[in-house]
Amino acid sequence: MFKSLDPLLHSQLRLAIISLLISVEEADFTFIKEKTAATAGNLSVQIDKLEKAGYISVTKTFKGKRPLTTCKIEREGVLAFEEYVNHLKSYINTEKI
Amino acid sequence: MFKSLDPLLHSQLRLAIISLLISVEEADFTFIKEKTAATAGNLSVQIDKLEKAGYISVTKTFKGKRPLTTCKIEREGVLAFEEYVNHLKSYINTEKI
DNA sequence: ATTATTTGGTTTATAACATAAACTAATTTA
DNA sequence: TAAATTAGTTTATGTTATAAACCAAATAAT
Repeated sequence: MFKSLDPLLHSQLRLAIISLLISVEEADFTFIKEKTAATAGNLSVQIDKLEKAGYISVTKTFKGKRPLTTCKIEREGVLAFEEYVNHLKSYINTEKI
Repeated sequence: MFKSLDPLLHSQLRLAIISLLISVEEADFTFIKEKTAATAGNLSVQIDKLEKAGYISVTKTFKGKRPLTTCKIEREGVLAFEEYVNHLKSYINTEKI
């Protein structure tokens, strides 16, 4: 009847991060922070969780002399997102969305 | 960019309850418990929250000699659900759902 | 030059949440 | 009459989301 929703994606901020990364394929910390309007602390924590789950990959480099954290969605993340959206349909009358 | 998701509805069980009540208009505790596969304790707590928010109304009567808890969606609940689904679109490519 | 301030984050603390476990009370069945 | 079932509620616990506090380096202001 109601399909289970991946708790890792069923979070406003993490869903926003994944949604963003699916459309841009690569984004840095500041960009994601602006687009999601999240606080840095919250964003840092949620990026960590998505990385540990293998949904995204994170690379830390430098832009000039400042640190630069870049995120990229991984295949596992895309699949999880697709499944999440699919399971969501069991809660929502498809005609309504 | 990303619209906020009503935290009261952004919960797997509460979303399932509302989704169910929208389709049936009235349902008793046991029916909801079966359809959502929730534990009685969890269901009791979440029904309380939805009631306190005015999203549903709850009436307690008796079926024969056994207690009967009946839930019904309220206009506020329908509106909140509709907004939730609408806001969800900002996270999800509409073509995908 | 040295004192703010900003940038780009991480770590830690806290309050809210979801959930399960334990419990209550009455009823029905063995 | 003892055990099990029904129909829930209350309480306890672990998780989560989030904000607050913090850190280090760079840049701007005085």
